[in-house]
Amino acid sequence: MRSYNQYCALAKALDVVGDRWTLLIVRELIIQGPCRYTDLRNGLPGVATNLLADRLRDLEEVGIVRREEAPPPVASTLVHLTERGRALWPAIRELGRWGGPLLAEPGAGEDEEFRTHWLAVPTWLHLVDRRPKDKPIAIEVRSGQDAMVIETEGGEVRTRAGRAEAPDAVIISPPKPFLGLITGRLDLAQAEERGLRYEGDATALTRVLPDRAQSTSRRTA
Amino acid sequence: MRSYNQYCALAKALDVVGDRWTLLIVRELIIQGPCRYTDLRNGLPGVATNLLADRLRDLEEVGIVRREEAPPPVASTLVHLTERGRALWPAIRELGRWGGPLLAEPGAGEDEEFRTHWLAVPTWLHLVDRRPKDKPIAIEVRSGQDAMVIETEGGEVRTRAGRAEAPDAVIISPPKPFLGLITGRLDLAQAEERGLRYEGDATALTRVLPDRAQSTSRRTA
DNA sequence: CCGCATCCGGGGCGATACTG
DNA sequence: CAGTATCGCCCCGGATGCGG
Repeated sequence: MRSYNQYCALAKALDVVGDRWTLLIVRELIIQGPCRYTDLRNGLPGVATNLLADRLRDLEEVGIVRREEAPPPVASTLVHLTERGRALWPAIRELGRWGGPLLAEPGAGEDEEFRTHWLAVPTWLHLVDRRPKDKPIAIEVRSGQDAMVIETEGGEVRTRAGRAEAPDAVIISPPKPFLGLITGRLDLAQAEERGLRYEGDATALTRVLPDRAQSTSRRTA
Repeated sequence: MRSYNQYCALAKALDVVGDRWTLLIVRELIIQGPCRYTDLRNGLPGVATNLLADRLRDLEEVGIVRREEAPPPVASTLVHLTERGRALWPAIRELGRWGGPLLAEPGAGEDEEFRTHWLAVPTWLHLVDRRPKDKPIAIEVRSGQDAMVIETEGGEVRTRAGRAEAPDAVIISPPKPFLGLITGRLDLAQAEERGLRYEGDATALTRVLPDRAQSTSRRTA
């Protein structure tokens, strides 16, 4: 991106990460961890391959990512975030928080690309461990073709891309009712009416859901 | 901006505020408050006039700003942030925090545009009121052609564009030593060696400076 | 002077094809 | 798998014009 040529912290930040696709690339690396080029392409539907290559070069130059050759069994170059790159997390988190309500708007999600692991940030924002002393749990979420895991660890809730080894529950749902549930706009019964399904331990779900999602929704029955 | 067409909170946010100049316009409205078109132009050196007009239209459409005719003494249309627009503050704050270190890099600030009120965010990030029970103070800062005010109020430090009525101190300084002082990289004596000057009550300054800026710098004397 | 609209040149971006 | 090459479009930047 052309520089704004302003001696201002925000303008300088946007000089570096204001280019199209740049913050979305960082999003992928934050959620997925170290990625191959192809992993990034899969997580960034719509990006032109030359643009992705250009951006990775730029991001490496400014010290946000680093490329490393993975050892023999993998034999592939992996893109890592540097410490400076991970420092973008608060900015991405707050931009995502601001954008969250747009996902609930009518028409949002129609004819749009989707990956389950994109739910990791909003999920992390809204869930809490209501029984931090109980033994840790893991919940697998399948909303698109890929999967995401919600884990409790030391009273904190963590989310990440991928599958769980032995999940206490598995949620299979279109993105909207799942988001309605975790943001508290819907309770579990209402989310199920809208297409959310789960298998396994229901108490694992209620353990991490916010207050407003706890009701059994007799009012709508 | 063209939509990313992704059902993802970050992508949706960038669909709305990812266009060039958009977040800088919001920056101006956050720091300066309601602005005339010309105020925005002054605070956004380098912007093309048509782009500014386009962006204001876009921002109005998505509900981030609102235009209002000011009553007769002013007789001008003022651009306000809506509640949804003010909600961008955390994202702008964190992007600015991330970009802050770039202002200290060698060469930064040379041949770049500058406005004193751009220091409002970094100043707010770093200063604290170390004597919240004492009576409130105001410090005026003049670094470019315009001015900025640091005020204590109820134990909080506030910053805003403009001049103070009866400041307890006035700082006149190039931006870099001022930033060095408030971030704690320089103490007062070191900042003065690099061009910072002040008039008025020195204790007003030390009241709001962070720990590391408190030393009298005998080590460099 | 304020608040734009219009015009034009350049380059960032998007889509696809191709390669080691 | 990990990119490069090419091409067309449209966003953006800069200048100018213009009504209130």
